[in-house]
Amino acid sequence: MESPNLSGYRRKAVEELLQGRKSAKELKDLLRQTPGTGDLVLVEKILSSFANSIAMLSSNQPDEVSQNLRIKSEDSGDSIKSSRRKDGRGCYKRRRCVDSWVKEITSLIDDGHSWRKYGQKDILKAKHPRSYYRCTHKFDQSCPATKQVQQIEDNPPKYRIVYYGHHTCMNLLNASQLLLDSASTHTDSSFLLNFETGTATAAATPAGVKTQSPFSSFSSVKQEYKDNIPTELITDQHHQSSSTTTKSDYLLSPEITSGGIMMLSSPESEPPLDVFSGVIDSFLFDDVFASL
DNA sequence: ATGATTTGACCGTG
DNA sequence: CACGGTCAAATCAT
Repeated sequence: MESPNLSGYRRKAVEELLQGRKSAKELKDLLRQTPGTGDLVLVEKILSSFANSIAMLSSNQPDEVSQNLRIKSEDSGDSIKSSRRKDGRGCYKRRRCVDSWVKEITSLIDDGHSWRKYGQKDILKAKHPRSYYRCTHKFDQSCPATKQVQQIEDNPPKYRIVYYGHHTCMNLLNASQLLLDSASTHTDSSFLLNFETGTATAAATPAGVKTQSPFSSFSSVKQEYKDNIPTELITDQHHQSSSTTTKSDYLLSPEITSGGIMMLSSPESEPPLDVFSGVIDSFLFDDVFASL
């Protein structure tokens, strides 16, 4: 795939980070063996930071994802020209000048983020309405991420989810839980298993609500997913609607998993997950490193 | 009481 | 003007 070669300093940086990550892991193991001596969550956060950094340095091209499509990317941000409305309504942009990527899934799964529905529309020629979601932290953390969910097939049900923008919000609570969870199984579990486990705990679960399934926890998008049994993803198509994409955008964004790192071990598709660091285990990063 | 969802109106684009 | 994305008041859920 991508990244013909990273420049020397990046390679060095990754090398350095891998070293740090290794140490952090050792510390984690140590703490696990002697409970009460420290905060595992903290270590997981550290690991997460390492992983994020490594991933950012390692990820390159938007088009490293073979399945990338270009969303009818008309404009790149200037269609929102002139007439900005002054107050309240109408001040939104219709076209996104941000990255977008599509997933088609057979069941609505938790992607690890908390979403808030802000609209629903009947779409022309579509059997099912389209739901619009924005990140719960849109206002408190100015997180620009949004997504659209629409059922495109009946039976078996199939949903298309279009993600727009990258999460800039910190979901550390979820993250650490996720990491802890994956840590407990990380020795022998498969990549997928890790991933699912991580996703499972990514959102705060109201006690007693649809447990069992690793994907059972939905903090905010409840009705949307309530009676779906999480299964697998079918496709994952990335879009780059704008040339303004910057690598730094990948921090804590879902596509880093599906478009970047994830691709290393799973050319298929994976649900987006911002806090992938603890989920993607060492072998993955070793792969990354090996490809440098 | 607070936060999430629903739903019709509003608005920009084509 | 139709369409689709967003807003925000009303409503619902916790």
